[in-house]
Amino acid sequence: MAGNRVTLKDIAKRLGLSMPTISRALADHPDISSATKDRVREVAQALSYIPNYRARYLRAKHSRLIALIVPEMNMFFVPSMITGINRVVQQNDYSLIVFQSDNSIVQERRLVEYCTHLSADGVLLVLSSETTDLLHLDILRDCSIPVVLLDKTIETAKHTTITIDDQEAGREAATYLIDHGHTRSIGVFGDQRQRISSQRLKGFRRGHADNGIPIADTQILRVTLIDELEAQLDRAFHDHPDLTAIFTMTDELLVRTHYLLMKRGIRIPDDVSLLAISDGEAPAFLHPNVTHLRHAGVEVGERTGHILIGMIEHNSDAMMDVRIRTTLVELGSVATIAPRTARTARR
Amino acid sequence: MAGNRVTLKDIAKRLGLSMPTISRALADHPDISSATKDRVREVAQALSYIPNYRARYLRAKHSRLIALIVPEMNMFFVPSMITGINRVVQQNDYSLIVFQSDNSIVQERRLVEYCTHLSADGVLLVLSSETTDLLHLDILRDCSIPVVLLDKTIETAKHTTITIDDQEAGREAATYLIDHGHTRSIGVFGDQRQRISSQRLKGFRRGHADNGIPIADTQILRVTLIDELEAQLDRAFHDHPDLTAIFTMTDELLVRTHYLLMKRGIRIPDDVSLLAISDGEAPAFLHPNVTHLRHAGVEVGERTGHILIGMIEHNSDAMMDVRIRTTLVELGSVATIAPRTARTARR
DNA sequence: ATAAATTGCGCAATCGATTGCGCTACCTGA
DNA sequence: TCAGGTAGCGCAATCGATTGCGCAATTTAT
Repeated sequence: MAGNRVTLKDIAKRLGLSMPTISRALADHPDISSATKDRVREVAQALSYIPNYRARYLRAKHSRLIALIVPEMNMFFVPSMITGINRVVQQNDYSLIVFQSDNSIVQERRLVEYCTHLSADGVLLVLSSETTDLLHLDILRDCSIPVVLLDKTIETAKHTTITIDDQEAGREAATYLIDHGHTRSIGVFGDQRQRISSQRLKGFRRGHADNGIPIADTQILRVTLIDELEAQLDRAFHDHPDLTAIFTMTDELLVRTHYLLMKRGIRIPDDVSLLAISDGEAPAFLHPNVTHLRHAGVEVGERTGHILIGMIEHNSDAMMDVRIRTTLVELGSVATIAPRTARTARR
Repeated sequence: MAGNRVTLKDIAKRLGLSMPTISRALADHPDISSATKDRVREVAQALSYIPNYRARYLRAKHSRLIALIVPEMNMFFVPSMITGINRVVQQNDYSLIVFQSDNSIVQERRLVEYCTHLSADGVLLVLSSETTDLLHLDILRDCSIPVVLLDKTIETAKHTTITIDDQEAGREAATYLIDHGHTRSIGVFGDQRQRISSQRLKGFRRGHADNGIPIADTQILRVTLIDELEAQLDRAFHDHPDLTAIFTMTDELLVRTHYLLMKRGIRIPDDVSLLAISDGEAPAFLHPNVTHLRHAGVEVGERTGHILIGMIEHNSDAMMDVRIRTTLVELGSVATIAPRTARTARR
């Protein structure tokens, strides 16, 4: 129950002036004499006047508000992405509002609708894992609120999308391993209903194919729930006693995989090499460190921010599909082994 | 530039009715015949009418908006805390807006002010590391917007505060180590200007004192920048060759310390025992796992949410100081050693 | 000295939704 | 048949800030 705040009327009454005059004085309008402006400012200060943005923006068509909806505040990636977005948003005098959908499509719908209530000028959306279509975004179109999908998306031809180049990253990972002599690798992937997972897998497969290295389906782990990882990894080790390398497509999968390897006393990279796609935090504090394709959240955030603000300010609805490239960071977790001599690892 | 949206007037015109009638029809007011209600709803649906909350809440004194300001989207703790807050907030039909101050007092001030512009019904604030006084919160008082400080705060007599019982956690950590025979431990603490750090340190000291175990100042590491940790740890090992245990007061310090120990080939817990205060994620994926005093972000978030909403709805400004207790989670990183027989560790 | 220009400010409408009050039918009962 | 009741809806004010226009007082130009 916010108490009654000081309004323009209060200041006006106090000075024997009219509301419009107060408004213009505070806005430094040329029509108002500087003497009056000073008096108004003084009283406004004294009464600690706070403009009511609800009223102000009732007439304006914009709100300088940008909404970000994420499925969850993931430990990895999301925090740094938010930092990146925030930087750009603030530089451009917007404010960022962050909502969490808890990976629920119902919540996501609710929040998208709420963005229209807020009259957000733009929406950034990381899709929940339950989202399979984008009909709930039509409402944003109706309100001509631009929207940018990022990171986790589904295939779409109608919305601007910013992702890392998932397929390319998967391909690079495979190539990197193969170049280092690993012809029998395991790939650990997430839920295949997510584009991020299917694309990275596709690239991983293509990387093998391009290099003429066969890869069996048993070499691909599809981990929907993180708890399944241990059993699947066990099975992979059993099916492929000659495996020399493991690739994990995200940080979540990396830290668990790393843990399970250590727990089994498997040495990295002497026994098994490890490669990941990561935002770079975990690979640095896990021991041994992990070579990874770096996927900087801050950069994704900044580029996304710029693009959305561009769409807002130039009123453009041109559809874009931006793919951000990853950077290889070598931290020694991938051994170079002689081809055809698996299990004879050396540094 | 959000395009012109459908308003009540549009619906009214279409049906030859007045705005108030449309408003009441959509609000299911008894004055309106159900036949009319049906027609109105139909047209509203067809035109995909979206109420303008700015206008709606211009008269109402509330917004059902709760703002959370955090210094940064920390990997650990903050995400789970947000999840907890979000849960309670949504259950009570409020919406949560998250802002990030980037650990800047200037930003923090800006954001607090922005909360008044938004007419937030309540504010949750995790102080930035630069914040040394709370004068910038007066503006919230002026607007009678209740505020709750959590996690990172400074000493204050005027605001409701929710923290874990930092001092008690520090004391428990010390006692736990001592009970397991560790009489020469190192404590790794953060920036002493933060209450969270000074309190945990105070408790750690008290725990030693209560048990009659002396603790030298060289056994206390004060890590302001994470990069200083390695040098300080080196020095501690040099100064105390007989140390048997290390305690880290946060997850950030834990993962780095854990890494440095592993890098040096120090075995946990055979060579050195490790104990932390943590939200529980990192201790589970680090190998070996780490025994810790669990400090669940979700719980902190939920309690905080309930308290703030209570303050909003009962218009109460009673000052509270809630301390949440930690839970011991034993994961085997602390060995039991015979007192006076340091360096002869056994499990 | 008088017309013209400028300065400084107020009136009233506006944004979109809500609400107290009043008005017009139609309906009921005696 | 006519007073009184009720159902169903509209008028106008309101929330707080903004803005086009107009108007009076003062200054400038001729």
